[in-house]
Amino acid sequence: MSLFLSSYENRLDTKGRISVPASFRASVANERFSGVVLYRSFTHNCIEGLSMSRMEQLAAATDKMGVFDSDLDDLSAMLFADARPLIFDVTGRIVIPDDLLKHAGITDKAIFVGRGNSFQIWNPDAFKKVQEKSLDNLRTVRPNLTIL
Amino acid sequence: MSLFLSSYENRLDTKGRISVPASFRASVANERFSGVVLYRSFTHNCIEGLSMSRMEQLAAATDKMGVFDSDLDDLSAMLFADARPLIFDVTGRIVIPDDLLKHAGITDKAIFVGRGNSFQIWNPDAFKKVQEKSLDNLRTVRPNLTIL
DNA sequence: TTTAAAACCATAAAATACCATAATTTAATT
DNA sequence: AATTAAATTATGGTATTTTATGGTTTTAAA
Repeated sequence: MSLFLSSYENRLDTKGRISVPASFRASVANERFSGVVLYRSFTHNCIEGLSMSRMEQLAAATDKMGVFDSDLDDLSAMLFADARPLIFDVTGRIVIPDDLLKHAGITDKAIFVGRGNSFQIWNPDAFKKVQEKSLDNLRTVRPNLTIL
Repeated sequence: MSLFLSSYENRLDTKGRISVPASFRASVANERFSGVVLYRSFTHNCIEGLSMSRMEQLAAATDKMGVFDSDLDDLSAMLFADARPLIFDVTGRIVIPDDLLKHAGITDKAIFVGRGNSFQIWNPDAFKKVQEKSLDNLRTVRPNLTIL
């Protein structure tokens, strides 16, 4: 699976359909499940997205840790209970469930944001705000942080 | 992946296409992804460039750190959200997205500047200025700094 | 039978592939 | 070292494909 990179703003139609960016679709091509898994972010007002293979990877990981870490157990339980598998239609669209849209404050437009091995879906305005904030933080609080 | 070295000034055509210097292309040859990843520099008015393998390396690293370093998390989030994977066409060109060009003040010409494991793309005039400035700085402020 | 969901069809705009040529670099030959 | 030939690289323009998005019809479910 290749990385989810860049950001793409798309429109929801009257039936709640929205195109998953072609580049994100390409990231999960060649996988058994032709679609993505969405769930409500625990920390932000946005939707989290994964490939199914990543979900399975996660299941395997929690399986190992398993009984020893109850917090992790809670987390993964949450995750699996909340997760929505959504298959692409022929043109690459999905219908995002209402409760997810509500959680992210999305109505007519949404921005798909790459996060490497996962992605997020935001209300475009809300995303712009948090993005500016974290850029600010990076520049002022940690001007010398470098990993490149 | 071999190093990005030297500087090359090339021209943009009307559609924003520009040849990636052959030597830079050679640096990422033999990689699965035949292209580069660009993003807006956090600190300068220029475009940063990486190979995809380096990007994947980064994803793996942040994956491990996970929740433990929130600043690093911010940084990688910024990076993945902003990163543009761009595939070479048959003649070795890419189309640099408008917002990147704008950020770097690039219109008709651009200079590719090697930085070892990464590279930068500048407006040629802007680069000349900062280059002179940093040479100046090296001479006066740190006359004895040496790694060679 | 009313509603919701899935499959199907159509199109404008944007992105990408394709073809042709000019310029430059490298190699070969004198 | 100079000259020519060959190969590579950079650049310009056009054609084709992909993508996002809208609408309609069919199927399934409540």
